[in-house]
Amino acid sequence: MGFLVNIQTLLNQRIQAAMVASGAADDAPALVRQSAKVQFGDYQANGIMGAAKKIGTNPREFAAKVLEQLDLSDIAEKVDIAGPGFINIFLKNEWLGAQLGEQRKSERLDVAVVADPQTVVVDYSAPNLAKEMHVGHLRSTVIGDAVVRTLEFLGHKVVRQNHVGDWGTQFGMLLAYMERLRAQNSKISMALSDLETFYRAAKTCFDDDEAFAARARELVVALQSGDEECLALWNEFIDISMAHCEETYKMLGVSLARQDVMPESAYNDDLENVINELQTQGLLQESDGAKCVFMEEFANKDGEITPIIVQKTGGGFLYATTDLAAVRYRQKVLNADRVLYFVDARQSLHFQQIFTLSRKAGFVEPTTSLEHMPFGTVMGSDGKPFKTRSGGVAKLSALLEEAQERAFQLVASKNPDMAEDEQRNVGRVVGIASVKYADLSKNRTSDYVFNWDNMLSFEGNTAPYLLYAYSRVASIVRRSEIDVSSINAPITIAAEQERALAVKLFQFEEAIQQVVSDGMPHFLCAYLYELSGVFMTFYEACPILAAESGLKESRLQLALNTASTLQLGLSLLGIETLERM
RNA sequence: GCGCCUGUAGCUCAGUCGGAUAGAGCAUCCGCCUUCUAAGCGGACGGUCAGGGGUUCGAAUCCCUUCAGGCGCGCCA
Repeated sequence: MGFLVNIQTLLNQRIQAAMVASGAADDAPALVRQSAKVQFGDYQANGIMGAAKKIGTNPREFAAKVLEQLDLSDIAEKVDIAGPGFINIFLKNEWLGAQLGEQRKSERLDVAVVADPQTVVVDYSAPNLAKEMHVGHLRSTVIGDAVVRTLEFLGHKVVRQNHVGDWGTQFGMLLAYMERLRAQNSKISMALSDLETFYRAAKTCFDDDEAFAARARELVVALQSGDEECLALWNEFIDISMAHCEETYKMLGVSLARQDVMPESAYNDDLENVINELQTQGLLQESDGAKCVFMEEFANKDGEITPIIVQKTGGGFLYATTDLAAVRYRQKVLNADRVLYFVDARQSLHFQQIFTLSRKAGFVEPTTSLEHMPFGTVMGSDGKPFKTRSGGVAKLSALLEEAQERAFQLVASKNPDMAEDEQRNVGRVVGIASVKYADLSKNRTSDYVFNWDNMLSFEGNTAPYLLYAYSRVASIVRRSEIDVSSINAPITIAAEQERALAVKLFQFEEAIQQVVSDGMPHFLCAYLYELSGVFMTFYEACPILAAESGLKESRLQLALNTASTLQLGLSLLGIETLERM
């Protein structure tokens, strides 16, 4: 039998029970955390002081009473009271070794599947199909995908929703330009092979040519009223643009597929219903000809309310309307328990409004959780939003090409003896991993600086460092010439470097729990970086292949568990590993 | 004007939701390759956690306030 729960949860449960038995309130938390310093053991319980205060006793005396009720002799070597009333827990080496053996037999490294799986709808990536994907789409796409993979791994039912922008006034301009090209007998598919150029050309016509602009506006109306020719043209455009996105997803290693696309236009027929529903409920108010909802939650001190406009003067709908329809769909059709929106932080007011209104209007069950997972902007080294050298918006595909090329140059210089096709492949994996990891490893909510040298460095919390750590283990396994699946020797923990590695290996589950609860993959990145560091230290201090029989098998298993954990962890982040680099 | 976010070492970033002496990497300096990949490891240096109040056994973390920066705020998405 493996872990039922991770160590932290296990200790929490046991210590809390002991606290209650010693007279603490039923809900007094044990607050077990990884210890801040080695002298404080492996885990520390911080809840004693607070609980003692509540029942009016001396914290250290209370801690002593708790210890009398607490039996951790099966897993802990030593349990101490320290400082004002901390409990320090030192895990037992024998127990660590035995548990590691169990972990190695499990394909999922003993990480439990959640007991109560949820249906989690995740809205991420959502590029605007009018243009090509650019660097601004990186964060939503990469972070969303990592969270999706982690949720699925833990056993939740995930429904990906790629809420692509395929509707709106700008499409009139694009369709008008397609019409013009067609009239000139130009190949439309050729022109659309570079969407960025196409968009700029259309925009130039729109700005400079009055007749063109008028035609563009006509086409918007025609499109929205379902004109067949117009729709055919639009479909052609969308198809090509979507194919561009899919190419980028493939290069990036993102799990989004065509079936995950639920575009804005899919809600068109439901927008009228949303308005009617709001009307029926008396939530709607007309203001300057537009239909709005005024909610007191969004009033300032003077009572002035920032409304949501759901229908323009003249009848047009807005993205708020679409988002409301999407909430309804996600609740009523997809049966979401939780909906996560990986969308730019600048839209946080918008989402607060949508969420508040959705609750008021009963579009979601009270128990359904709607969570905006905002993220900051990617900045250049000048501290301003990231641009190309020429000052334009960086196309994502071009950025990824550059990453692969830079990584290839690096590999070729460090490892000139490797065959070129392998260097290319290493360059591809390292390049893509570096871009993704640089993004994933930073706290989601803050802006971050895009810097080639930092992300491609082999030092520090970077993808190349992690991939290198993994390839070192792979190299040892190759050289050992042992059929690793047949190893059955016990794992013995003696050296401090072995011990540090063993403890760290158990904390994988704690890291991925944080990823799903907060939608923040950087917790997993930090964990994998620490694991790699602890492994490197172990690797330097503890010879594996040269060790005596028995010890060799024991250490080899520690290395194998490290490899499995790195590979699984990186795969949850959407990052490939390399056996050689 | 109102609201949201951010401010931690020279630089890039963490800080497990109120816990013990605030941590990494880069840069700088000093060590370690006849032994499993030195793309590595060990060590040193470096801090008024933007400033000021408050809450309490305890605050980078919570509250108030000032300053600096970013972003939003009725018919774009």
